[in-house]
Amino acid sequence: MQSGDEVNLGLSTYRRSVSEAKRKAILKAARDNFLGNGYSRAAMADIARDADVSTATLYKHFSSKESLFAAIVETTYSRIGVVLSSDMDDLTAREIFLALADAYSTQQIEGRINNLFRVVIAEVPTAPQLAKSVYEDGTLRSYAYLQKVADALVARGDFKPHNTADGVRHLGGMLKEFIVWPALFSQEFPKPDDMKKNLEACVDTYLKMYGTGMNAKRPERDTIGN
Amino acid sequence: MQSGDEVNLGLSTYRRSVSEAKRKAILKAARDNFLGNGYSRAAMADIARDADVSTATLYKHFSSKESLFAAIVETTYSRIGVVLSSDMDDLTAREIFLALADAYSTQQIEGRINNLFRVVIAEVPTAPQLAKSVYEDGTLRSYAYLQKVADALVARGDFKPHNTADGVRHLGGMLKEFIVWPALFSQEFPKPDDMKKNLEACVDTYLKMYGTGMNAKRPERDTIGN
Amino acid sequence: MQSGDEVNLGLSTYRRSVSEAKRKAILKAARDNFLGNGYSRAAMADIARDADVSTATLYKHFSSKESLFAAIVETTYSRIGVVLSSDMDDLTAREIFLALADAYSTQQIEGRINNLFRVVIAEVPTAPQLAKSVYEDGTLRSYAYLQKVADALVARGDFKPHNTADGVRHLGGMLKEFIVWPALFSQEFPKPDDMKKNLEACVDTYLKMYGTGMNAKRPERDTIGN
Amino acid sequence: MQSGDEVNLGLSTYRRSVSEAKRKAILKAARDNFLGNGYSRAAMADIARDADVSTATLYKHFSSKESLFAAIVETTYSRIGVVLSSDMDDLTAREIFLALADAYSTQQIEGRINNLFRVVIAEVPTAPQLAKSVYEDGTLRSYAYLQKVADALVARGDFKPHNTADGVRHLGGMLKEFIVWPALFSQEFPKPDDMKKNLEACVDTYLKMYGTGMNAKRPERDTIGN
DNA sequence: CATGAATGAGTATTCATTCAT
DNA sequence: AATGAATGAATACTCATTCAT
Repeated sequence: MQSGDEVNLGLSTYRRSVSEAKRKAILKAARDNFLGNGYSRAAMADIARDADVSTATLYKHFSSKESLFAAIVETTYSRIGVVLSSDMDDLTAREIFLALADAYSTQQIEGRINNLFRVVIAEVPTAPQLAKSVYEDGTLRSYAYLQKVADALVARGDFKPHNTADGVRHLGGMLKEFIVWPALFSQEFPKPDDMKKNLEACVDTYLKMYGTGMNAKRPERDTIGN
Repeated sequence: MQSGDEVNLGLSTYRRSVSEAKRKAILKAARDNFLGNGYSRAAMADIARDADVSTATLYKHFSSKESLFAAIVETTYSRIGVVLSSDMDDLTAREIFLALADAYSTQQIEGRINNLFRVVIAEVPTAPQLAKSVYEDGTLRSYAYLQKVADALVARGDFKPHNTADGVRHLGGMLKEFIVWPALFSQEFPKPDDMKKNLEACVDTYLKMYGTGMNAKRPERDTIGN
Repeated sequence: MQSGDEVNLGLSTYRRSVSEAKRKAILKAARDNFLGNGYSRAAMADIARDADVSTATLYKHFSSKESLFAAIVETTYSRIGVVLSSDMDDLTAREIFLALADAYSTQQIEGRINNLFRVVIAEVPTAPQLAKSVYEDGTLRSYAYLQKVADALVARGDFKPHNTADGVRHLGGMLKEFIVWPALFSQEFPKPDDMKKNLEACVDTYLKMYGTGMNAKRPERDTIGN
Repeated sequence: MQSGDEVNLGLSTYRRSVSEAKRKAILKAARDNFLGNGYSRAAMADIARDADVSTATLYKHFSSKESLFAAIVETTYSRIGVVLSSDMDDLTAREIFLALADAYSTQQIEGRINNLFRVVIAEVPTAPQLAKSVYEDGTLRSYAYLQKVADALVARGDFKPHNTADGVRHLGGMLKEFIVWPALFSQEFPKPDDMKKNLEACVDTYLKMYGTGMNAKRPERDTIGN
């Protein structure tokens, strides 16, 4: 009160940073609880305890359990984006899609997006809008990106002209079969040892369908072809 | 004595039929509640009310919420089996897989298996064994069946020899992309108008990859006739 | 209907005996359940099942759980009476009281009266009248009997004249200390090995107090005295 | 900062005192309910209402009905200890045991230990360990204390040498006969008018048995004065 | 007369959210 | 601004008792 602006500024900055730290702690604790126990069994009191704040503080930051969960989903998705390899000009189509598939599997499994999916799916009856936005911002946006890549490869001559929108969904479906689907039905799903082989098989199927052939696979690996 | 027996028989028959009717009413009400609200939010009292029985009667039939849900899952799955076309000898590979894809989509959407999946997935943290068995009895068994079909088509010459286990998973992944995936993220998912087209595209991709070509797509029925 | 009186008589006799048998089965099952689990946890359905009758039949015989329990208590007490040795003229005072103490301990422990006491005591808040009658018909009547015995022994010269009413309560109190008290606080209380010794000590204390000395203990055992 | 601490200190002190007050109110309400209705019929909701708190608050303080009851038992027993007269050197053996008997009767009746016994006994089938500990910590510990007193009196010459362990159990049995036994069988058992006389009779019987005679009953204080 | 299915009132316990300090 | 104690509504499950057949 009596102190000057600077002090107030410093104080308010300090307060904001403390508040920001608490917010992050809350989000982390909430994420762990939601992804670990599911929405219903994640208790606000537990989240507050894990975040080392009082329940009242928790509610200062997030006005309800639902909004807290929405924030978790949002921050997760903002972190994600569609993961792309930097400059695809130097890469073959196969390399590009293998890189994308690998990044996708890492994100889903190690980034615990599969777990997030599970919780979001579970809450469809109570938070349909949230699920819808996850589907649209997640699945559909990824496909939009993949489609751009496919279009570029068509332009580059690596792919035959085709309905790229459908094509990338086929690829996506095949990948999910190995990356997402089993993970939805089990609490823990570490990346299995044969994941790489399976992803390659998916990508190769995709390339076989739409690739122009010669450079769909790495030239130097020709001997493997057959 | 004899009349007593008859009366008792009549009584016991009557009772059994009443009881059976109530059991069915309970199962229906439970199915609606579970699939509509999810496991946690489905209240036993509501289920009893919807089935027009008391909670005690409900518990006479199913000793716990968990066992009631398990019964729902079981009856759903027992109704399923893997849907197969009766005699595949008269059909082309394309016709066979289109029929299977169509049956699958009907089952998942109209049989509300998609909704069931959602609830089972939601309960993975609390009932991991149930989810595991659904995945194994459902998904994996379906694939085993599909693989047999694919193997038969290889033998028939419609398919090139290939790793049929992987192949059917690719097909399954693509189909789920259109049939299951969007349904998991929304409460209601009626079969969309363009479903047929999408399923055809999936099957054609599959055939393009593994089919022998000439009769994979537009076969002359006569030539196949064993 | 058409049959003669004799047949009806036979039938009705038959029915009555069947009914009586069921009644006994119910009482036995009820006794086991009540003494084993306590009043609250003894379920009417379980009792019916154990007695091999329907719940409706159970209620035909006993209109409520409470009245069933009262019947248990009543039949138990009617069976009991105060157990006395046949002709006490040939016995010393010590022998008489040792016999009574022994019969009492057998009755309480093997006749499961201790368990019955526990349940009756537990139900004092809900069935105070029952507990009162158990106390009066049980404890007090026993004392009345003991007092008569003591009076006879006073008349016989084995006991000094004294307040026999108080005296027998002292004896009773001491005996309960070993026979009843520990049994109330534990589910199972088999007669311990040193019971006889303890009962003798109680009786001897009693005799020391009121006996005339010479024939209070067996003459031939004099050497033990002191 | 300092003012913050003070405020916090004040706040936490305030909270602790409020919480402590509620805890006491809960314990009192619980005690009344348990002792009045027995364990099964005492409802947590009623206890909460009587204590003027919500059921949730009740559960914050005591995590289950069982633990609440255990707390009642424990606080009751911690209050008890074995009530001893301060300095027994100035008292005759008779005075000592009369004082102990009187304290015991007051404790059992006015301290409602008799009621507690009833509830504990009722719960033997469901909480055998609790009953066991009550018996051991209560009854047996009391006897251990009494035995020490008796041993001291033997040493002082007021008592003949004897098996003091058995002796005090005889005394205890007689006292319970008048103090505890009738109370177990009735909801309310106020100390009867003739209690003093009865206790004296018990103690006198005990002294007659084990006392050295002359000063057991009517001592000359001077001679005893160590 | 016997049955056993059905009842509904009752109970312990949990949890998102609020409020006095 | 932060606390944590308090709330009250909700929920799975039980059991003495009744009733249609």
